[in-house]
Amino acid sequence: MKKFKKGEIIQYQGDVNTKVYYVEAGLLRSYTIDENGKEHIFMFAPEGWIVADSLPPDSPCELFIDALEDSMVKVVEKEDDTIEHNESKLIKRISVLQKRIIMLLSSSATERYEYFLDTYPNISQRIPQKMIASFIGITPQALSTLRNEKASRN
Amino acid sequence: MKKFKKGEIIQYQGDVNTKVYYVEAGLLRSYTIDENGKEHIFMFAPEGWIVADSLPPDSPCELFIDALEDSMVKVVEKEDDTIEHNESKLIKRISVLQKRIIMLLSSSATERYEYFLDTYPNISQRIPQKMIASFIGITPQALSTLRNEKASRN
DNA sequence: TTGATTTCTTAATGTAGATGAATGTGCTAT
DNA sequence: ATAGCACATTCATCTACATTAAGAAATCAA
Repeated sequence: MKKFKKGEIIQYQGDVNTKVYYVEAGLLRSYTIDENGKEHIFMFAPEGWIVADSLPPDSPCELFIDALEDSMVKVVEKEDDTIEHNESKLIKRISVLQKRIIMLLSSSATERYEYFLDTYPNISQRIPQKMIASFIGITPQALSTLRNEKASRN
Repeated sequence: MKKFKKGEIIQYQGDVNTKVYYVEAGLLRSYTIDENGKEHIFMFAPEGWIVADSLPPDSPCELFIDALEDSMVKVVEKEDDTIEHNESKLIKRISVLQKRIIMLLSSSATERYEYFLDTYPNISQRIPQKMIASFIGITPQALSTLRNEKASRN
């Protein structure tokens, strides 16, 4: 069990032999940085979630992982990991990714925002909005106006 | 081993107890249809590829699967399947999906088109362009103009 | 072959969301 | 307290891509 301070980077893009991270308390996220320096958040991992860069062994990883809050994390070597490398877990993970791809292909920013709220019901208060924007693939400004419209529809 | 005629639908959205399909010859695809009746292609599966709607058992599936060419397919029950449900295969699949999500979040239509050509090097001649457009998440018209620009840059 | 469908292209117009800049609102740290 | 900084909001402008429409080309069916 390891402690990570808010802001600490746990894994860098390009690292090899990456681990599997079980979040016991706190909040992690995984993300990439594109050639323009822009961050794109791949997933959030609050308490009870698992993060890992799922990759064939020995390939350099694509994702950064950092702590958005002070966190308690169980760090497990992929080979030693019996849970993550468990078929039904992996299949569930695939089905989540499948759903996200279909969202990105077919849904508007507003729908993707709703989808975010569904997927992570209680973390929208814990992270800056710009990160929500990054997760759903729009700018913070666009998210801001979108939320206004949503609020004024009531 | 089963034969499917071009155009034949192999699996419907909402089906349960879906199978794993090993494509020996021909070409399959998986896709959804959204509430506006628009198709969104999730993946193509030429010879040597595998298609399946990866889902927790007993949940209704999200994807249609059909044959884009006359095809020879090995159809395997998920429980009986030792290859698809093999960790390293599943992890490789996850890494492909991960890459696709990052593409969709961060790349322009042109870049996504290049990515399609990379991922499926030899099938762009075998399918209508509107399907490529659907895979990369743009309209056929946009793809048409994008290809013009690309061609005239040489 | 021929017509009928489907697909592709081109062009005009519309729009969601990006970009950039200005302003406001916290925090955090001295 | 106040300076500094990250974050949020608003607004004006811009742009990538959607939409609509209409004609050309390719494919299919009889």
